[in-house]
Amino acid sequence: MAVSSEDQSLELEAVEVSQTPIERFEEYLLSRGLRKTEQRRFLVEQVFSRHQHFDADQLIDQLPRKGEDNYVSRPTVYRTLKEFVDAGLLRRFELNGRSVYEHDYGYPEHDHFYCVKCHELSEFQSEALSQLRDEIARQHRFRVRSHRLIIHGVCHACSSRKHQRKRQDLV
Amino acid sequence: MAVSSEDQSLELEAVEVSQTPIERFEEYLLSRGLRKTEQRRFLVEQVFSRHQHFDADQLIDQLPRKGEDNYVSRPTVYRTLKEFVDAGLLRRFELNGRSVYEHDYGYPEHDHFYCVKCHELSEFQSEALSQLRDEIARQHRFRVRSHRLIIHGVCHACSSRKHQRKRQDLV
DNA sequence: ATCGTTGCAAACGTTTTGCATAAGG
DNA sequence: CCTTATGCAAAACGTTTGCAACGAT
Repeated sequence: MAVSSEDQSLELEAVEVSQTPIERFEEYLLSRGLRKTEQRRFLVEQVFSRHQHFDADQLIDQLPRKGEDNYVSRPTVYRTLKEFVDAGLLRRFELNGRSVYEHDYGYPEHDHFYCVKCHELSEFQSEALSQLRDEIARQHRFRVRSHRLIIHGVCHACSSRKHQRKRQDLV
Repeated sequence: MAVSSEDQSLELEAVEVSQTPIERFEEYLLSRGLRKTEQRRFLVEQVFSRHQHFDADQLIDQLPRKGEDNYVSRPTVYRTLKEFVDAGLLRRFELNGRSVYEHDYGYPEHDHFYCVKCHELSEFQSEALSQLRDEIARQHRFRVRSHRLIIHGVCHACSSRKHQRKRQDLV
């Protein structure tokens, strides 16, 4: 099952960054002696053309098909996604047995609601949460690198919708 | 990669429950018109014989092999794990691309540290965290069903160990 | 006798790999 | 020219399914 593709970028403020994702990726390639290829160039561009959560299949669906210009094979997509994560451009997490990616570079720390009705992921930010996490970690002498919090439940849209249907069901 | 099998039960207080997991599972079977089979009986017993996180492979490894008494096939293990989740005995989450299970029934709500060095999962409880979660959800009019928080980083044991090695490396 | 359950084998969906060819530096 | 990157095909991985035989009620 795929996660929703709806754009999520409107709610959160961008973090200040000195480079574009493309520039940062080029620097990463340079620092590792890797090559600037047409496929990598095209994929950064595609991945950062809109801000949304996506999995490998959703990305591939939005790319040119075999035979068309700029075709990138499935293995190369997977290999490149891994590089994006290494380069700090993307962050990966797992949902319903598949890897989901989201923008990391230039994007603030945030967490997610996952609606079990419409399977929509939405984002929220909480400074209090980051502080609490750090405090808990300190108590346990755990050195935090990152965290992943997903709150499962029913989003507002779906709970409204459900109430309507319930009223109708009574007729 | 498998998650660690070290016992995690010592830190958290058990929640009061009126039935054993076995009783609760039998009730679940009855309520759905499902049957009490030898395989199911044996698997509840195995799964609740020690408190730890485990994945399907780790469970299967601790079970009798084909040809031995009480052998349970791999598909049946998977089917039964799903029933345990349905019955509220286990909770499932995903880590490094595989499903990990933990005791749910009679066990308090908690969250996890995941050490990226030793790949050990450890548990912690925070009432403040639950409250904050509920408050955030209320603000977003999101109806919480559950949540999953994993804090990634380096556990105390590993950061001590790492320092030692670093000192030696300087020699 | 009925109908849920099991084990087997095979399929599944996602991701990874080996390898020959292509192409960046 | 050297080495990394790519595409293809196939494998690998964890998990699920169809089905015939089995067994609980």
